[in-house]
Amino acid sequence: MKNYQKNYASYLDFLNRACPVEVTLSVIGGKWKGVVLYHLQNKPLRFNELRRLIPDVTQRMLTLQLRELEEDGVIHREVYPVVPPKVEYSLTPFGATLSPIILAMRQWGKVHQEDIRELKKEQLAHND
Amino acid sequence: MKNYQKNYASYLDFLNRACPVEVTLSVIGGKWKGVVLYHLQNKPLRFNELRRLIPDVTQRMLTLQLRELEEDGVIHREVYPVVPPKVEYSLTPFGATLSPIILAMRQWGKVHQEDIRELKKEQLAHND
DNA sequence: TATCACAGTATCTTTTTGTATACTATACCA
DNA sequence: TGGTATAGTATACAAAAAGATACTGTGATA
Repeated sequence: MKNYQKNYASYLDFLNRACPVEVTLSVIGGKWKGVVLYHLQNKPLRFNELRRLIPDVTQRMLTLQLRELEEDGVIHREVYPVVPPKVEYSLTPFGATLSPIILAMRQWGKVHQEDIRELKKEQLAHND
Repeated sequence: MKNYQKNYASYLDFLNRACPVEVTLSVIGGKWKGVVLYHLQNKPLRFNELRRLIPDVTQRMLTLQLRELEEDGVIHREVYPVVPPKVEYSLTPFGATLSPIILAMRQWGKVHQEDIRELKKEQLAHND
């Protein structure tokens, strides 16, 4: 999805013509948003806890994705004024309504991870 | 997700360390894949039918996304040797297993489309 | 005294995505 | 004869997203 974060007017335009699936993807469609929300299902997490859970994400991208999720009202950012800094991210009640989607994605991934591995192994062998 | 379409070896690496949600996103995480799969839920569609249903996608991007979905075994591409050309895209049985996710996304979008519109209207007003 | 953890910024480069345009072959329609 | 529809491919280019790396301040730890 286009980044409408700083262009609310055109995002409103988009919302008017988009189909329901596109609306949902405009909220959770970011590259790392699904995984972030998955890890926040059970409990709040600190910034570096999320980083360790998602080793492939860079610090910058994690920051950006968290900011967008916050702006969309999906997560809450709580800053504790201590040293060293402590910032906790948690699902809002609104964000919790996304859980059925996230859990469906986890379920599908669990069930089909092996199938995909086999398919890709075949395709790898076939390409030599 | 990274484009692993032409690099099966590193995709296999990825599959080994990824969490289930990441696995799922590696299949449906493309920018237009969710919407494409949504429209294919009920019946097969021709290339230009999909284009008309998703006005914002360009011919090139639609082609690319369909090719990736096909390579992942999610959709089937049936070419009819007629003039003018006719090509039909349909869900494979494997692709149909993604339906719970797609339908959960549609459901959420339907229910919350208005909430999001209101939120963005507020944010728009606040930014003037 | 030097290093670590935390939660980020700032800057730059690369990759991916998107746009625009032209082009293909063939049959049908006016 | 010229235009339309189909399902693309090819090419060049622009814009957006992602990635890599360096840097910040503070207090506790070694």
